[in-house]
Amino acid sequence: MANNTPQAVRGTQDIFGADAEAFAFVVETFERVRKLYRFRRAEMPVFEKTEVFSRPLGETTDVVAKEMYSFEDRGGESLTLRPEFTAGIARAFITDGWQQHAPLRLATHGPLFRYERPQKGRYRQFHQINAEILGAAEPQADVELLAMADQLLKELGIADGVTLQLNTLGDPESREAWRAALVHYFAAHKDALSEDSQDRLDRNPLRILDSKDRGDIAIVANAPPIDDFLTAEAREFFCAVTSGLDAAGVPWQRNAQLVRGFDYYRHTAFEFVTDRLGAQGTVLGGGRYDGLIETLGGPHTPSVGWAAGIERLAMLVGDRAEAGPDLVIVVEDDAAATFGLKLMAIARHTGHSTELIASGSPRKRFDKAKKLDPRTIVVVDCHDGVPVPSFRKLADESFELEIRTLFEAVTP
RNA sequence: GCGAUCGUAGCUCAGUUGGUUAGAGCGCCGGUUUGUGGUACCGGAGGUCGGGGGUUCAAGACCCCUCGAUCGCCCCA
Repeated sequence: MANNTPQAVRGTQDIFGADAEAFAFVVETFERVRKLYRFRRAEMPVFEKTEVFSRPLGETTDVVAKEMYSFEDRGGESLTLRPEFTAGIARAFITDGWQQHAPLRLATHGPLFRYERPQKGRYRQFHQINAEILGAAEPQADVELLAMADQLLKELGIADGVTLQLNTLGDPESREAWRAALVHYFAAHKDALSEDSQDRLDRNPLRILDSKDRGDIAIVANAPPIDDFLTAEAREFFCAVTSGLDAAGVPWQRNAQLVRGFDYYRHTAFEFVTDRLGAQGTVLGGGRYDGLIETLGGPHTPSVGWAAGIERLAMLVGDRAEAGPDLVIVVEDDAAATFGLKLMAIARHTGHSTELIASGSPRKRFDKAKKLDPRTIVVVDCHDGVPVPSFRKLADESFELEIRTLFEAVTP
């Protein structure tokens, strides 16, 4: 192996073959389903001014300090490779005057970048599909968005073993009261908490709720639930979401421990979770982010969205074989090579995927053709110096006949 | 940032308690057989054993460092 070849950057992937087919299947299915739900397609920049991502998060968080791919351009401006879609879309909503389209349903997909240690289903350049409804305060928006996610997973054939976990974080008033009660409760049990969770108590107390530490889990079980702190409006909103899901036939499971780390999240939070992907069990996640667009200097714009990692979905989808060609043309005599090319051009122009085999040992060309698993094979040989096509009987006789008819009029 | 496991041919892997010129299967290339065919056989190309240093008469194997991969922790917008 050449030892002076540059290596691929850590956490990047070269996706090929069956993996690439599974990836494409996920994207194609998403594109089909989003049209059913009337989501409009958007193409967004891969990088933005750093502020677009850092401002909603708060400047000091780990996420901003350590997890973003930020760099200065030649003008000295700090730019960042997008670590998520939502912030860029929110920026565009403001700067491009998309208020006029509200409520706006948007779908997009593409690469995202986070500076993290790679592990199963986690990469530094990874890919997501993404759906948002901007400027919609009604719980019906949450329901539709979730229904779309549910249908997507079904059409991908991976809904089995995946459950929708649902929670509410309430409105800001509910959320603050709950947060205060949690801090109070965890502070009283501080000595029993794991070291990590003692840290979280200062930094991000809600995160103690999804600690993986056994001791923490026991303490969390008795923590005050959000339900005790919901305002009447917040309770009503959540009820509307759950009854809407029931009406739409979307099964869900309450997970009162499910939280979001950032303050702009309100009301609905959800994750579709599987037990088949090790530590990275979330297959699709999202929530309502009524506060986000304001933090970027826009008008109050209640919105809700989700994103899903294409790699993780592709892993669940499993290997997908690349389809064989319609036709393989085998040139057994090199003198017939040009005629083979002519036939191939005609076949392709009439919409048949076609490969030509005209190199290597002539004896082994037919075997190569068989291995491609085509619908039919045409062998081109020379009789008295004249190229002659002959047709090989495979299972698909009607298709063979179609090709035979197509080639009959062709002369060398 | 931390931890565990692992790096031998294009791919999947063998390689005994350290012991001559490092192996297999698949794939690739060529030949023989078959001759309406996916078979079988023969041959060939391809490896400074991830890299560097050390121990030893002798290292793919043992020790240290380093790079990379995988899985997990932290984090998760």
